Amino acid sequence: MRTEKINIMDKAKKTLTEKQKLTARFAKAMGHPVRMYILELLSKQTCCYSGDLSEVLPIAKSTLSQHLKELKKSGLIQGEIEPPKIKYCLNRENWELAQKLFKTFLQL
Amino acid sequence: MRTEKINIMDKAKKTLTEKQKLTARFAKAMGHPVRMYILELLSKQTCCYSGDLSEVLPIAKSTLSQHLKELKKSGLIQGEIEPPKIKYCLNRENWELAQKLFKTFLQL
DNA sequence: TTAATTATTCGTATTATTGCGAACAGAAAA
DNA sequence: TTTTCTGTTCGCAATAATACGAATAATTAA
Repeated sequence: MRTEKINIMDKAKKTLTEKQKLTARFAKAMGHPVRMYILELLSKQTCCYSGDLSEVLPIAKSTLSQHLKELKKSGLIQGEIEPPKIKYCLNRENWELAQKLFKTFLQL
Repeated sequence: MRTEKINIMDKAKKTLTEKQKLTARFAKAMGHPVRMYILELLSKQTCCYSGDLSEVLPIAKSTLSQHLKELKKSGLIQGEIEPPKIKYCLNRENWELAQKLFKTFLQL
């Protein structure tokens, strides 16, 4: 009875691996044009401010904040307070992890 | 007046490129553990059937169908009728496009 | 023809996402 | 202190995504 339950859990665990879940989490964060734009920018220029983005992106500031929040939640970017602004940059550690995961996934 | 409108459109077009939108579309399709599992499987074994997936994935068949539909909509996979089954495989053309886009995006 | 197999679509419910403007918070400048 | 600047959070609305079981369609087998 006890072993049976463990086996069921094992099966559920093994079917969808943590690696797949993490890759999907990163992919989901990348899955919007605005967030893709931000990530691409940050991968090329080390950092930026919300105001810079707000000037060029065709969305309200509050909406932009939400996207930045999503990206922070995913771990791909981080914000550093630099009054009165907030400096955003990639979270290098997680960015490299994402690179590794997608490289493997896409067989690059 | 006319040029003004055109400028606004140019700005909107240039800020979010078609390339970014397409990459985001692929990323969104990859952005769920179940779909990630399916894509990873198909990238390794040429094809599979819905029944094969249904046996190992901890979701209802109807839910699985929806995910397959999503993946088809994104262009990453395709289904071929092989009565009474449906054979799923990667859409190689779009898969290669996705590889190219992510390689550039992630600087791999 | 009838039953069995396979997988989709339908109907429904729940939750998540996306978006906006207004209100708010914190620091710096007047 | 009051104002200004930057950016977030709140409140709300609309749409999209996720999930299930039941019903359906299409083909094969009995």
